[in-house]
Amino acid sequence: MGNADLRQLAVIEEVPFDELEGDVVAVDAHNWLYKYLTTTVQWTSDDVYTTGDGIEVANLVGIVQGLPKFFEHDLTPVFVWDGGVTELKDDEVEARREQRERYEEQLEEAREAGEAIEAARLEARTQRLTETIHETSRELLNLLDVPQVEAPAEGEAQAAHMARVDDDVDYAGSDDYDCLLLGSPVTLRQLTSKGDPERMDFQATLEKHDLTWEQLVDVGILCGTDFNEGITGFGPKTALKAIREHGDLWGVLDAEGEHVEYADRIRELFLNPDVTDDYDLDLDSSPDIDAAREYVIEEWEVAADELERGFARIEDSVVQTGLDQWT
DNA sequence: TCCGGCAA
DNA sequence: TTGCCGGAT
Repeated sequence: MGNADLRQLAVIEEVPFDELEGDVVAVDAHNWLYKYLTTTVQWTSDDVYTTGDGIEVANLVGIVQGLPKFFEHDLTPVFVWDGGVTELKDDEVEARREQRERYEEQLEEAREAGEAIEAARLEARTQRLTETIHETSRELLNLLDVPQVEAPAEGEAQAAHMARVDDDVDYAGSDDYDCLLLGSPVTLRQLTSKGDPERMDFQATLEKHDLTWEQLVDVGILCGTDFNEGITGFGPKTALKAIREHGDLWGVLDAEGEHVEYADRIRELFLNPDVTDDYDLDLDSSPDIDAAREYVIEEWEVAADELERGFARIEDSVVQTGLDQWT
């Protein structure tokens, strides 16, 4: 049952970080942050990132430790946030309440429309990324002058869209194989791990298996996606063969006497997701590192020693790229 | 979440 | 080839 089945079909190769110099990647913020959240929580004592009020801001530690990787390789990140999560307004409480109500309405609407799958997924994502985490992350990224985009729905879909149509954006950044189904021309994976990233190539994948985008999505649905279980007995090989033979998902389902709940809706989630072109990117970054330090350490009482290395790396890389312009 | 081993 | 389980992370 799974998304990882796509890995066996996808054209993926390791790419040295150096080759990404000067490029721009639209990062699925939730996917990226979650990796750092789990490692921070796992390896760091919780008093480091918990304020006197008991608010946990491990995300700030994660960001400070994760961002240098981008800066050091002159790879510009654009953080793309999931929609359905609140923005900090003047009256915080009021804004939160309104947002929650709007979100409840969305859930209700989604359910009424028989789109329980989509609702469930938004719900799962929103639960993990709390409002505090979202707000404080945005603020810290603002201080560090990292461009950010608010997706109308899923950050992943928005990132893939930007990689597809925005000339300034070269890649989507996410570990999720869904990016392939979303048509991201090139997806960078493993931006959070030690070694070099992987690049996943959409066109090359289609050509390798002689598939259209729609057919690739259908193969994915047969194997199973985040929105459906997949058909028993169908892995990547069998699904590929079946789609070739019958042309599309409906052909296969008819031939097998199988049914996928909301199949047409799931297809649309990949082929025509809810995304926007209404955003501005200022890619000339001039981070205010002192302000960022102050924000994290003083405002959120995060222990300084845990962060100093990260800030130092950011500082060094900013100086470095500054010098590069003269060489 | 990812990977290897293993049964069917 | 698929699906499941255990172990490492």
